[in-house]
Amino acid sequence: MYSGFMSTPERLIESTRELLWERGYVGTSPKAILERSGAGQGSMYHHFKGKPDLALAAIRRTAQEMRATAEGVLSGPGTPYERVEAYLRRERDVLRGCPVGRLTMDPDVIADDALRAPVDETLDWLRARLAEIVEEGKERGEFAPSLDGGEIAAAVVATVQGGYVLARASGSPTAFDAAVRGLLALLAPPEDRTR
Amino acid sequence: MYSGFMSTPERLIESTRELLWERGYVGTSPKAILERSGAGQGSMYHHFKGKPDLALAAIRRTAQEMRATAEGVLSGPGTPYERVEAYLRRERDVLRGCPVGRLTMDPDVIADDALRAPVDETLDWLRARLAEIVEEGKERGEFAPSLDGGEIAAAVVATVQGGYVLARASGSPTAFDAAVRGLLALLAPPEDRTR
DNA sequence: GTCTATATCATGATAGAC
DNA sequence: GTCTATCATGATATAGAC
Repeated sequence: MYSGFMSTPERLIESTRELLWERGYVGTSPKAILERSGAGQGSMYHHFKGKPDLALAAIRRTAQEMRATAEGVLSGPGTPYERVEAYLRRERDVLRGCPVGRLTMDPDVIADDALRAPVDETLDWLRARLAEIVEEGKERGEFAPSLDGGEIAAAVVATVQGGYVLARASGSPTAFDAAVRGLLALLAPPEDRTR
Repeated sequence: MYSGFMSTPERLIESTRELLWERGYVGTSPKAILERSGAGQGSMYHHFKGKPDLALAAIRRTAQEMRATAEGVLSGPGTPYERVEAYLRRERDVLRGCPVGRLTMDPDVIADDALRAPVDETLDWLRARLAEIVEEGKERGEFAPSLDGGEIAAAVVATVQGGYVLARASGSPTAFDAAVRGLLALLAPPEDRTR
């Protein structure tokens, strides 16, 4: 429960963000949000129209945060390969899963265009950003010219999202790390390889 | 709702399988199962101890079915690369997601070892099976000797699982297909590549 | 802005008649 | 084996006092 250094709407949004990450939209009740935030029933319905409205605020903020984190790594120093590698190896709380990607398994999020939009836009932006970097790598001769930047970017994002699935299934980050190493081995510039 | 050619327990399990796929464990209520199966409250609690018990039967069957489908493709004809490709390109109802993988985003499944076990075992079996095939491909010179079969297998499974996430986020199978093509391009034997 | 009271329906299950 | 009743609790709000 958040102590008193945040405004009530702020505490409601942050509590909702945590619960959406832990339990998803379907698994998160207004009551749980109230308990975690320390706010009362009346406050919540004063500041937000209801569960979907509060969830939308929470999802937008989480999506924005994920984008900022990714951009921080992707616009960092290094060659294109190194930046993709930095993204893939970035420190993650693997067993918690992706706070954005997990929402795609939530039927009520997928059924509501307003809730799905921030999820879609964020993953789409990430793919486009990685695609640019791969194209840049092709120009530098770091990636084969035959590769399609958009396809490689999709494979990179999918490996991360799927890595979470494997890790959570087994209860250990090991499989996530294995998938990342496998993809990086396939992406490695020719001079780094035995082949 | 299932018509009368199945026994009541059978209809309960099949209805539960569908609902778990569509809405997950947290999002599936006994009431919804009863409505879809056409069974009454009493029947359900006669044949199963409760929701977790019924879900376990449903999950086990879904896991078994997924394994059989995958083995069908992976033990088929062709070189190792071709069999991995056949697995990746296999026809899928992409927007529905993976009936096994999606359960990893369900907090109540992950929290219950009995419910998680079939999920874990199935994905683990799949990885091990793919790893064998990659190792076989290395012996044949189809894959680089530097590659680790287990890591490539993890990347393959993760790409599929993550492909579902991308597809569901965007409401279109396009991104799933892109991720698969990207991974296949990286996996392609040297003689098929420009590099 | 926050609080308590109230309302309606769903959840997940038990009891006991048939 | 199946049915209907019943139950305690939770989900998701609205109303209105303060």
